[in-house]
Amino acid sequence: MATIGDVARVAGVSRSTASYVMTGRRTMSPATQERVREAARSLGYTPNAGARALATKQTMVIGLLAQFLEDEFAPAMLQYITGVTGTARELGYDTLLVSEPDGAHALKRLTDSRMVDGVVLLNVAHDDDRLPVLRATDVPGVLIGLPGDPSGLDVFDLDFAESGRMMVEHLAALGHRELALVTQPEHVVARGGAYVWRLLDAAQEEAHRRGLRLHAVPGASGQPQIGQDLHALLDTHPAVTGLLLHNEAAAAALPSVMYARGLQAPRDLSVVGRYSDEFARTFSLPFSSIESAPDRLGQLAVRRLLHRIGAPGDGSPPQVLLLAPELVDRGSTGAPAPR
Amino acid sequence: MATIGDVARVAGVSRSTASYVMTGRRTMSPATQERVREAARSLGYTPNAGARALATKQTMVIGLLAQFLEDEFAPAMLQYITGVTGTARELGYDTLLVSEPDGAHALKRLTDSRMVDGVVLLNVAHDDDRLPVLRATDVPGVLIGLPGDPSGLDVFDLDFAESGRMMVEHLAALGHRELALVTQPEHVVARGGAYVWRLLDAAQEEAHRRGLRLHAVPGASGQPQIGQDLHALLDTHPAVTGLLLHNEAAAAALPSVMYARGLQAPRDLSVVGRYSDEFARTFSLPFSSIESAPDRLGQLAVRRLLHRIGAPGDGSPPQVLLLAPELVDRGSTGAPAPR
DNA sequence: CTGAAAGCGCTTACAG
DNA sequence: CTGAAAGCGCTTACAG
Repeated sequence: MATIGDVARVAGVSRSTASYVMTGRRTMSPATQERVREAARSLGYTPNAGARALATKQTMVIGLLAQFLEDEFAPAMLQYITGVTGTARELGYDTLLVSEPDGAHALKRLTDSRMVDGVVLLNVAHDDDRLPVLRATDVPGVLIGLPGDPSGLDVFDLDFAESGRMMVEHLAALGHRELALVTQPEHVVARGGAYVWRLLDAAQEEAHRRGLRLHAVPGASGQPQIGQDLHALLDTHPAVTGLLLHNEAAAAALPSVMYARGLQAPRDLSVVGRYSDEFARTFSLPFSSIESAPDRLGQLAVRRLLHRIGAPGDGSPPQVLLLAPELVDRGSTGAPAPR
Repeated sequence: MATIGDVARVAGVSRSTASYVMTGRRTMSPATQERVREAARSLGYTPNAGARALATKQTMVIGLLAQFLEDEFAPAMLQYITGVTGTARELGYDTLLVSEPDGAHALKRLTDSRMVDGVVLLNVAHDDDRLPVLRATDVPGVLIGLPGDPSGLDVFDLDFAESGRMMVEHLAALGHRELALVTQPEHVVARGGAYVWRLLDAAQEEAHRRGLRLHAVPGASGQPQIGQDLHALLDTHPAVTGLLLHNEAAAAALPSVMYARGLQAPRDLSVVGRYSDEFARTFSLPFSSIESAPDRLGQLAVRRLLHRIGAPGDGSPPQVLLLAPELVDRGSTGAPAPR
C-alpha cells in the first residue's frame, strides 16, 4: 500500500505538503496541488485509517451497542440498526456493531481502547448497567430508549405515555366504553422494559379519567401462545369493542384470530396498535397504529451524537427527547356497533 | 487516558518491558510482571487500539458488507448479522457493519484504508460488483452466497440445488404426483438472486426424472399480494397435493390462506418450505422446512476468514462450501388424500 | 532478564 | 507558499 511518503516522493514535495493537500487544511499553489493529487491517484493512495486516528485522535467510527434479546422482534431491531448506520455513513462515520451479552463490558472495551469517537446505546433498560460505564467515560454517548434515571444523558425515545393516552383518547372519541390492552409479556417488563408500563399506566389513567373500562393483559411474544391469549381475552371480555395492541406478536397474530372468530375491523372490533409502519407493511397489518419511528429515532440520535463529538462540552445541556406519537390511520377504528 | 508510558513510569520499568508484559510475548520475572500489572490496573490502562493497529498491522476488526435490499426479509438478515458478529467476537474480533448502497465503493474504502483485517460479503449476487474489488485487494474476504463465478474465492452457501431435489424427493416418496413451487418474485432473480433458479431448476429436473408435474410460480414478497397469489395458485391447479415454498412471505401468509379455504396440512395439502428454524418460530409456522441455517453459515464464514487472516497465503485453495440441506419435520407432509 | 531506539503512517505546530 | 521535525501510542528487532 502506498503511504503519504510515496505520494510526496512521486510528487516531489515534502510529506507535510502532501498531507496538507489531502486534508485541504492549507492553501496551496494549484500546481503543487495538482502534482500531489496526480501522484495520489496514480499510486491508488488512501490514508491509513489507524495512523490518521492516532494523529488526529478521531477514528470516524461510532459504536452501536445493541442487545439481541430473546423475544425481541427482529424487524424493529433491524430498523434501528439501519437507521443508525445509514445516518452515520451519510455524515462520514462508520459503525462498529457490538452485541455482546455483557453490554457494560463491551462498552468499556470500546471506550477505553478509543476504538470509537462515540456510542449509541440501543435497547436501554430501566436500570441499564451500561449507564455507569457511559457516565464514567469522556467518550460521548446517546441513548435510544429512556432509562429510569436519564440525568446527564442525551436520550431519544417515543413518548410512550402520550402514546397510551392517545390510543385511549382516539377510541373514546369514537364512543367506545370498554377497551382491552394487550401488552408485552411480563418478563420483558422484568428485564427493564419500562416502556411497557409507561404506556400502560398512562392508558389506564386516561381511561379512568374518561370513565372507561380498560382491561390490561400481558400477551406472549410468540405465535402459538399469543393466538390463544387473544382468543382468551375476547372470550373473557365479550363487551370489549376496542382493542389496543402494544405487542408486535399480538398484532401479527390478530388477523387470523379475528378471521377465525368471524370478526371484522372496525365493524365488530376497533383496533389500534403501536408499531412501525415498516412492520405493518411486512406483515401487511390492516390496523391503525402509533408509529414507533425507529429510523427517525436512530437518525436523531446519531445527529445528536455527532454534535457532541464535534463540540465536546459546548455547554448545551443533555436532553431527553420524547418523540410525539403519530397515529397512522389504516381504517381499523370506528364507532362501536349499537347493541 | 493512561498510556503505556504512564504504566512504565509507575512500575519503574521501560516502556518496552511494560509492553512485553501486556502482550506476554517475552518471559519476564514474576516480580516485574506483577509491578507492571498492578500499575496498569491502578491506572485503568487499556491499549489504544489505533496505535496498536498501526504497530502490529492488525486491527482486530472485520468488515461485514451487507445490502439492505427491498423485499429482503428482515428476520433472515438479522440472523446473518448476529451469526457473524457473535462468532467474530468470540474469536477476538469486532465487526464494522457497512450497508451502503454502493457496496463496491464501500468495500474499496474499508480495504484501502486498512480499517479491517478481513471482510465478509453478505447478499452476494450472481454478478456481484464487489467481487472485482475483493479480488484486487490483498485483504482476505469470504462470501456468504454463491456468485456466478466463485473462482479464487471462499464461499459459503446453502446447497439450493440439492434443497430443490430434496423437497421434490420427499413429496414424491409420499406418493404425490402433482406439485407446485412458489418462488421469489422475478425482480429478486433479476437483481442477481441466482439461488432462486438454482433451487427451481433442480426441483424441475427431479420432478421430471420422477414423472411428476411441477408448477412453478413466482410469488410477491409482501402480504396483501402474496395471499392473492396463493389463492390464485390453488384455484388454478386444484389437483396439486404438495406445495413447495421458496418465498418467506408466502410461508408467512399460507396459514391464513389455508384457513380461509378450509384446508389442513397434511390432510388436504402437504407443505414443505425453505427457511430458517428461527423464522419458523417467529411466525410459528407449522410447516416442515429445509433449514437455511444463517447462523451456521455466518459462523463458518467467519472461521474461514480468520484462518485466512492468520495464515495468509498458506496455500490451502479457496473453497466453495455448499451446506447440505436438512429437512426439519414439522408434520406438514403426508400421503396425498385418495381421490 | 531488561532497556534504548526505531518504526508503523499519519497530522500539525513551528520556522522560514 | 513550503519543509523539517516532533508527536500520536503502541510493538519489536537489536543490544547488552
